[in-house]
Amino acid sequence: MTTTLSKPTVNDIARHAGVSLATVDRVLNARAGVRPVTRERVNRAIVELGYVRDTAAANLARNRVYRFTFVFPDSPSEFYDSLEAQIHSQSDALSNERTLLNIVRTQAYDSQSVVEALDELASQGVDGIAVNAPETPAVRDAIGRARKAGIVVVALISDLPSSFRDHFIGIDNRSAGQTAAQLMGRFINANEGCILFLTSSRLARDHLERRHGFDAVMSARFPGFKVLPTIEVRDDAHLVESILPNVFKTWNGIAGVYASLSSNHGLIEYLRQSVIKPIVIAHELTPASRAGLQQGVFDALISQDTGHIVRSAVRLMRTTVESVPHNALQERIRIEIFLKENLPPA
Amino acid sequence: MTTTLSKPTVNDIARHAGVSLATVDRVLNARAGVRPVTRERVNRAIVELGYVRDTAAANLARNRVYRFTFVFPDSPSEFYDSLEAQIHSQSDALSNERTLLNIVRTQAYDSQSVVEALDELASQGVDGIAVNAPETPAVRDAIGRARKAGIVVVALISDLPSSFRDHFIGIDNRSAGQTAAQLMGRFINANEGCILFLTSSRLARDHLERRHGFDAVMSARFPGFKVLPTIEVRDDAHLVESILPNVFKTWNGIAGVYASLSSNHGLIEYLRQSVIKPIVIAHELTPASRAGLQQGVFDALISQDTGHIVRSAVRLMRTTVESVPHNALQERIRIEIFLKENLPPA
DNA sequence: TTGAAAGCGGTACCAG
DNA sequence: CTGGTACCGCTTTCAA
Repeated sequence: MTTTLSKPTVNDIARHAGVSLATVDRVLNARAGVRPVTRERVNRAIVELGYVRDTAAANLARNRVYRFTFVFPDSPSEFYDSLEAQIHSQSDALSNERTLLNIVRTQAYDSQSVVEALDELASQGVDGIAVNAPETPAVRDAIGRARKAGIVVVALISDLPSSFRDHFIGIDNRSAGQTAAQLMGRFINANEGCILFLTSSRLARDHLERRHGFDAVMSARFPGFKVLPTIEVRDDAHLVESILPNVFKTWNGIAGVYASLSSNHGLIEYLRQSVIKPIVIAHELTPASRAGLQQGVFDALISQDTGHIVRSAVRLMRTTVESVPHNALQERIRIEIFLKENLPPA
Repeated sequence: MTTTLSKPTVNDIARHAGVSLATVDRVLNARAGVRPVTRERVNRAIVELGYVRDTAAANLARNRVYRFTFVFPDSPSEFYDSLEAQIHSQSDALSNERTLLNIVRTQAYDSQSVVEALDELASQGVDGIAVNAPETPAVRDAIGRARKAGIVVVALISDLPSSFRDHFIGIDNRSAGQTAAQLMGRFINANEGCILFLTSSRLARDHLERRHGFDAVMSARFPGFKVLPTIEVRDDAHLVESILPNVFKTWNGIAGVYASLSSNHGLIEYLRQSVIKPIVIAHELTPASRAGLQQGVFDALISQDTGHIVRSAVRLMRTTVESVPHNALQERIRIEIFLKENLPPA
């Protein structure tokens, strides 16, 4: 077990290499103006003593402030609201660690609005951007410009092709869809029926991936069921409530509903007064969905922890800016399953 | 959104209050030797300027090293092994943050061994102990002695009455049992049958709580099932394998198995060759249980993230020692549910 | 190309 | 009781 006490410091390196503090610092930070020989001597000392920099002291001396901005849609969604709440609540503690958080909410379903936000941030010169946006060419180009300007860009919740971002922070949505299907198939007490698939946006990659995963498991493991074509409802509660009656009328025998939405209000309202009680699996733990689960309108929730997402995004932007390694396991966002029984206290 | 740049420092306080740095430090750290009037003046300055101490700088100046020790049983358990692995893997990064981790594995099911470990640590003078132990009077007294010696003690995985420890890091085991029951009842395609309940130790509080939660939900929601008396197997793979054949012979119609074990090897071995294929819900994600889930021997896993547990324990011991607040939400260990589909990549 | 020295935000010793 | 000051580990002018 670890037991060493005093780690070597820059002073030790300097002494060991027979140079000054300033020179050690130069090679440590890869600054120019050091003869190759000297550099070599210092590097040898670093290795021999097993030096590892004290980042806390470094940041203190540097008096550096990190500015990170979260960019995500302004749609009326409890999930995004929870994300925003988390950012707010964490920004206090982080401001004491030289890290400033900001939020930009973009026009929902409008990639031009994302582009403007990114370009604006690039010109302001933030250090990192965590963005949730559709995968359009315009967005991709704006991200490219930001990255060219030296800004770290991480994808939030919905992935972006890896060549366009430094990290992805979110769940594996295909697995999430598969998980929902497995629960659905097991929870329904029948071997056949129709399953309704609702989504906020047919464009967003995360929703698409869920559908693929869901279909794969349903057809392989529960072939008696028919998953109906995706219905897009754009997080509009009224839209949901007006569409659903017709849907349930058109397809009789709806045994299950898989709701890949970021706002569940409309669905809950409809189900509360519906006489048909299908098995319902929804996404994201929010006050509304929690109530839905507790009241038995929902049977299970697939979720991702917004607090964890925000912490991971910040850590990842930080380590990327500082170009130090990160702990991949800690940053992996879990696909959480909630039943009424394992709901965390509110 | 947050946007302020420069926080007030001790220098600002000193100037504002018209005293020296040393005096500010005295009141900040509640050291003696300051006239009430002066103290009052400094406190007012602190409030007025909204000062909040930079702990990184403080630790640097103090050159303080935190010594924390994890104490848990030495039983042949994949779960405890995973805990140990996490401690090892995190101790590297932490040693760069002035935090040293140690491990003491006690004789399994022997509270005297725990007592000796605690007393030894108290005499060595560590800063914090994270302990997993049965709730016996001797253990309770040893914890009391350690705390009296100024050591922060947190309970790990299995709770200890709140008056005996500073924090509990682990899941709500009653809820975990309820969750298992809900899944069990839903997954079994029948309305009646026997359910087997296996446990490592009938003494440990966590296992007891699971049983209570499990029974509550089974009898309320799935009354057709009979949950058999608890069978204690002490994490002994051979014991499990030798007992189970008889159990399955004695009780015909075993529809489900709830395994509250910290080592699943024996159970998996038995089930692999068994002709009866009950629904099986087990605890903890380990290489063995992962394989069990993937091969269909297990239907679901209830788990707690050992990485998270270690990080939380360290943060909690640290904040308690420093007497600064912690983020309760971040420290809440989740009751995770794993199906084959949402298993994280190995 | 190199080094001396000041300073980041705090802490702690010593003198008065 | 209070203040002066060196120092924690590292960075960053400014001169040499």
